Amino acid sequence: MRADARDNRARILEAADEVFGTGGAAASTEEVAKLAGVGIATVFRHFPTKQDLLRAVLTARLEGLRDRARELSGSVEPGPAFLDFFAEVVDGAARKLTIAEALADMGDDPERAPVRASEEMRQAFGELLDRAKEAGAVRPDVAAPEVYALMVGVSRATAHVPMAEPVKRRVIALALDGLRPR
Amino acid sequence: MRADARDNRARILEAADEVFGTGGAAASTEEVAKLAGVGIATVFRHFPTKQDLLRAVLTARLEGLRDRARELSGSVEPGPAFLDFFAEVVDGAARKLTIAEALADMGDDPERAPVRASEEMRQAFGELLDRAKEAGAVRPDVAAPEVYALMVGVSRATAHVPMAEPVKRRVIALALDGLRPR
DNA sequence: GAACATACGGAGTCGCCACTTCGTTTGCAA
DNA sequence: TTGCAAACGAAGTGGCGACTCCGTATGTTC
Repeated sequence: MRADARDNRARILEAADEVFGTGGAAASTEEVAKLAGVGIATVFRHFPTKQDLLRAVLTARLEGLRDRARELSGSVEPGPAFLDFFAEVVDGAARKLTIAEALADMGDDPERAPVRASEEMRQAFGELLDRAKEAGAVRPDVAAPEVYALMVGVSRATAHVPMAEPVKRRVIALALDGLRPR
Repeated sequence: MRADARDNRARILEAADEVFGTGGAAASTEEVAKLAGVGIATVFRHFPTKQDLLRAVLTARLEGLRDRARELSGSVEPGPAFLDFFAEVVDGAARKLTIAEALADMGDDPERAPVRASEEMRQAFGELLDRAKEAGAVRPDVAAPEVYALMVGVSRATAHVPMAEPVKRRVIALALDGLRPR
């Protein structure tokens, strides 16, 4: 692979993240090309379809989250590690969700598309949760699916509804309160 | 206003709810016309813009929720009334959210569009919450905005992510647990 | 039941956007 | 430095979907 091609590919991915993360499915591929500083044909050469491009962006994001979860899983105390991860996901969710939804809007099963990254991310999340339960920071009778769903839900809520920062923090706190042992 | 015009208007609204609720922003106005059994021009005569149509549908839904909240507020015990409303909103959320998001995708401030209905709905929700707090069913230190956001969040989570019914119920229970007095 | 405004339907129009084509440029290997 | 495959950009192309035009039909009024 030629060096300029690799550079362009990276720049396109970055630009796509920005453009689709902000403008959602509505944004055009041409905008991505312009922001990346390449011709539109170059975008389509690297990602034959708009869907392919969206999938690539989403995959990159999921891999980032997966890595973060693994990192937290290995380093810190289980309780705070889990809570931090939850809060971080919610904080950075707006763009990722916009992209995931754009993908879903195109009739692309959002959980299906970047399968591997999504799977590994959930896996890492599950381990984080298990460790937090063992450490007594989270009640033992909850399972990963519903906790994951709650996290996604809070993410969606804070991402879409314009919301003052303090309110946002209280929503997160409220959700986490339901997870504490009682 | 002629009788057939009024009938058609109602049928169009109904069809639009169905079509947009299922297919999201992607769905075309022509589909709505077909389902309503009218020509496309008729749709545009009643709702000059696709946005107008979406707004009308969303307004109708919000008014329905507002009425339900008021009804519960007057009739049942405060605690169960609040919990029921929360669960009902989450259950019926998929379509409403799809529409609200479609509207947002068009650059239409979703909280701004059907202002009155949205405002009244929040109001009714706030009263429901206050009564539940007074009755001791909900912890007194939470405010309406974050609880509302939490409800929206859980709605979004269960609406978008395909989820088995028991998981869905556990998510709701989990969210409500954070609201109980401790 | 006639007259007319009101409302209707379907065949356009227009613009936008995903994707293609093709002549030109450029990195890289010998 | 030269040759050429690999890559590039800009100007298409095709289709779809929001919205319009206009000739026809129908509810309503007297």
